Amino acid sequence: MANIRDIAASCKLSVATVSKALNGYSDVNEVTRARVLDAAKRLGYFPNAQARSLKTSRSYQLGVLFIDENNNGLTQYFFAKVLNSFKMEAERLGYHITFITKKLGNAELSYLQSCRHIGVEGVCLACIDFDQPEVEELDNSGLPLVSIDYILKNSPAILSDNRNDMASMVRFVKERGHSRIAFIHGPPSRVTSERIRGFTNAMKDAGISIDPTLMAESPYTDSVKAFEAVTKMLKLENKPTCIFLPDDSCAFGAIEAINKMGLRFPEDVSLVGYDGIRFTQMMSPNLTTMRQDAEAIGLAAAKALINNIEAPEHKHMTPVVVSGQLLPGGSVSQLN
Amino acid sequence: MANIRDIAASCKLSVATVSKALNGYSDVNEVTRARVLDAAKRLGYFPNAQARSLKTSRSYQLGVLFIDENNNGLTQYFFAKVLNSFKMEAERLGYHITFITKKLGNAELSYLQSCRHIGVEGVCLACIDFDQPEVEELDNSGLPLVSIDYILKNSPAILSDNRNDMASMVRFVKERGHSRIAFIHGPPSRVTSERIRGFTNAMKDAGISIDPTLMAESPYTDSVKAFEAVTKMLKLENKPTCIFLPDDSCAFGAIEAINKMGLRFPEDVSLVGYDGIRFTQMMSPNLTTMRQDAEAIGLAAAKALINNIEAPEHKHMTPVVVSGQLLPGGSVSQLN
DNA sequence: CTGAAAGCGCTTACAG
DNA sequence: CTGAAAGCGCTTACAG
Repeated sequence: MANIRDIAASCKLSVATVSKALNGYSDVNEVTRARVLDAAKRLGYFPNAQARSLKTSRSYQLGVLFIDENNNGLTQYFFAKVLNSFKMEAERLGYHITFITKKLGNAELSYLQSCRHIGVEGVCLACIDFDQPEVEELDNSGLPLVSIDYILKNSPAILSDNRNDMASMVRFVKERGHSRIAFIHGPPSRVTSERIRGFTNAMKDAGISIDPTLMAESPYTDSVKAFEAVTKMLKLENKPTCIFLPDDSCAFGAIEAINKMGLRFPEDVSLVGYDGIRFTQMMSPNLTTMRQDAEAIGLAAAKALINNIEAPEHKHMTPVVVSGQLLPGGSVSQLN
Repeated sequence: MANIRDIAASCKLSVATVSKALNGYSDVNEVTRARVLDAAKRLGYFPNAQARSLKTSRSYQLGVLFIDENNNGLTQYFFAKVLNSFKMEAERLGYHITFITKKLGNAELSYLQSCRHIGVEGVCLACIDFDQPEVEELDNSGLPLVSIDYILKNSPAILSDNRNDMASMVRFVKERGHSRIAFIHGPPSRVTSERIRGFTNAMKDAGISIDPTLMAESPYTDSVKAFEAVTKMLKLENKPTCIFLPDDSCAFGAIEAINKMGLRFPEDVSLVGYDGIRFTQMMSPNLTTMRQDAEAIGLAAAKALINNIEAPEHKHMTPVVVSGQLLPGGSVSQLN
């Protein structure tokens, strides 16, 4: 591909002048600039990002960490949408997206090494195990970061409003006459504990005491495990009339469990999900759930990260809280 | 971060020797090499990829084009899995993954320009509009490519065995006693036409003549449109007993349509999907469908691409065809 | 076995 | 307004 020297030769100018013309410096004659721009176009010139980066220490690359231990970050609809929206906003602001990895060929490197190696200017952390020491190393490195649904010490976070969103779902269910409400929640994490807190607070506000037998844990997105957890719940002497699930994907297992038990859905057992994925909205009855605003989350993450790259003197640290949207569905029956 | 000069200073060696020690050249004293490696570790050294790339023209970066016009490539489970598997294999072989984009800040660039700018060594084209002239430009540029479910003139392709897979689904349905079989297929594309060919061939082999009123088009993954298409199909005088859908996602709309018409599923109308996404397998009855081997596709794509980068003299051009796996499901009823 | 030197494609103080 | 020169961090023929 043509480089800056080809343009210089073609225009009989120095590379310095060509560079300045290309980069819009004011101290270059407008006629000269036009000639340069014309030659650049004619020669199909596009700057070599690595050369520029080497000189300016600006790579305009952003790293993303979207893969959890099970390598399935991307295949979760929510994270796919967050990444999509993050990517679009980042590109609009002039940045490319690269995946950060810990294994490269035979080498094992830390997240930080990987970032320095590729030369990303910032990183978005989403679907990963935040408890790794390497995450702390990253957070202490000075490299701008943004995290999603987790709060790091030195970096801004974008958070779903899990606590309040959960509470409003409890109120919704309560208004439909339910009081034996079970909560099958996900494994320990910041998200889970926020949801549990929102649930218990709202139950208390509603004057319903929490029955520990109606609290259980089951992995996110695992429909088979949800089937088992719901089955167990429905074998209780005093069974719930409504079950909150870890997320929407779990609803498939839950419905199955209800059917297998010979109960009617939603007349005998109501269900509530979390996320707002497409599929459970197309079913009938559709699932009552909390639509997470993945677009807003990805967008906010890109904005916060790029702000902290470009204006470190105005480093933005306060978490951005993004509210979800309650999607009322036929999966919650009206009691008496 | 520490650079090669820091190591040189620390070891009182020249940068040349340090570089050679680091890169495993044989003409360096083993004691010296050990000292260098030790210092590198101590200083937290990791090579600057852009500097190396600038000098060697090897970036070890691969571009991916996974976003269609609607910006939803990643959110399709199939493509997310392909990308995931592509990424894992590429990283295992020492390559990073970067998204290629046409818009970067204010600049509009062609795919090729974007690739040259970032300096990727190859590109994987998946969920995009292959008819754009820019794709041809890419294919003619000499940059190594690999395409998924589409055949380019100068590059290897990884293909699902749409034709044969489709045919085996037709045979499956035929064996269950169906002969009024409708096919709601996706919009024109290579994938669609292969599936149509597989369908019509298998019908012919089964001795069933094709009724044009039972052929219709509806977009992939669009459950609402599928609802409409199925409804229309079920209003026919002589309606089908079994309907093939564009893909699994469409099944949600299809089931809805059957229910709304007051028909029973699957007793009155059977359904067949395509893809093998998790959700329709968890439902009951589960969907008869073709599980696409996304992992194998992503893996093969990475292997083919990297082979063509590293061994251009043995350029691999023959398409790799990946068979799917028929998942028999309760969504196809046994007729009499 | 080690090192001095050139150069990858760019940018940027500085001189003129 | 233009250009010569240095340098970003690395690699690699070449000399010794």
